[in-house]
Amino acid sequence: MAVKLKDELKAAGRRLTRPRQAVLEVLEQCQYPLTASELYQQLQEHHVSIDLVTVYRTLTVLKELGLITQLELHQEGQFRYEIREGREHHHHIRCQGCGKIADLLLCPLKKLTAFIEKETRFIVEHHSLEFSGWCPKCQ
Amino acid sequence: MAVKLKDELKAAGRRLTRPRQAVLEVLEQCQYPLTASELYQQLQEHHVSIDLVTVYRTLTVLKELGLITQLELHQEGQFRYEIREGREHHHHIRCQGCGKIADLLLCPLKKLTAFIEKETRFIVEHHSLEFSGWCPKCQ
DNA sequence: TTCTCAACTGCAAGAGAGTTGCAAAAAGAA
DNA sequence: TTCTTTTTGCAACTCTCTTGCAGTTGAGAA
Repeated sequence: MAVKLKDELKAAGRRLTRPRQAVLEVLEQCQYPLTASELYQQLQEHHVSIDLVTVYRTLTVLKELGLITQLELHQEGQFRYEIREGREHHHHIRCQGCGKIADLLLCPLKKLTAFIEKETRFIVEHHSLEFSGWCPKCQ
Repeated sequence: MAVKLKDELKAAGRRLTRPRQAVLEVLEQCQYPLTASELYQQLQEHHVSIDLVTVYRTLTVLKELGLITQLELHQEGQFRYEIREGREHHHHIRCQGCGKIADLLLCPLKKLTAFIEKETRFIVEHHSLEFSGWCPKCQ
């Protein structure tokens, strides 16, 4: 991934830096999408000293390069980020008790998107589909 | 609606006040979900003087009473509110150009919810499904 | 109608997520 | 190593939403 990161950055006239590598590494190793401040905490735990502002700016860059995806879970009121590499388009479910987030490796919206485009005459570019409820432990 | 509002408030040990009526009236007349500050602006345009803090508190109360629904549109980063009375469960599409929001009077998720519950062993309580794209004028 | 008191409101201040400006630091090409 | 340009850290700021508190008001009781 580090090589890919360097190439993508170079192609966009940008530089490979320690913060950018570190942010991408944390996201690569994490099994669920992180908020900016969770990411910042994890970096501190790994003794990587990066300002929170730099985390935000780095996330913006990685998003622009298409290496990560920005998403919002149901009623959380903040953004989360996850790595894109090697992952199919998918959705999430979040536990209202413990906050656990699980992937849903499905998307039933292809046909629906075509239908919506026909009905509304919008051109659909994105959709977000997130579930919330109670995980087995919190039920 | 005013009668219903009064009854609901009374049942919850709360009072019918001018701000609560005014907020509900604006939401009733609006064809799309409003943010707190849009609501505040519309109230000012109608020469109803209510503090923004009161708007937020009123929205919380109306939500608790089940008279309005709180929702988040794709990547907007703030909440919107819409009246619930007489409206089926539905979703939205928002134009990335002009911000226009249209209702989608459909929900394809009943079967999917059952499937997700079986697969993940979560109990699903809510879902959010929002689309964004380009409306006919902005294409 | 007036009284009474808990519920409500407005103001000021604060919390949390995310952004911007700027000077200092560092990447990387020459 | 030097030089130019990008990037970073710090401070300060914006925006959405919340909290504390003193003064106001709705509505049941007298």
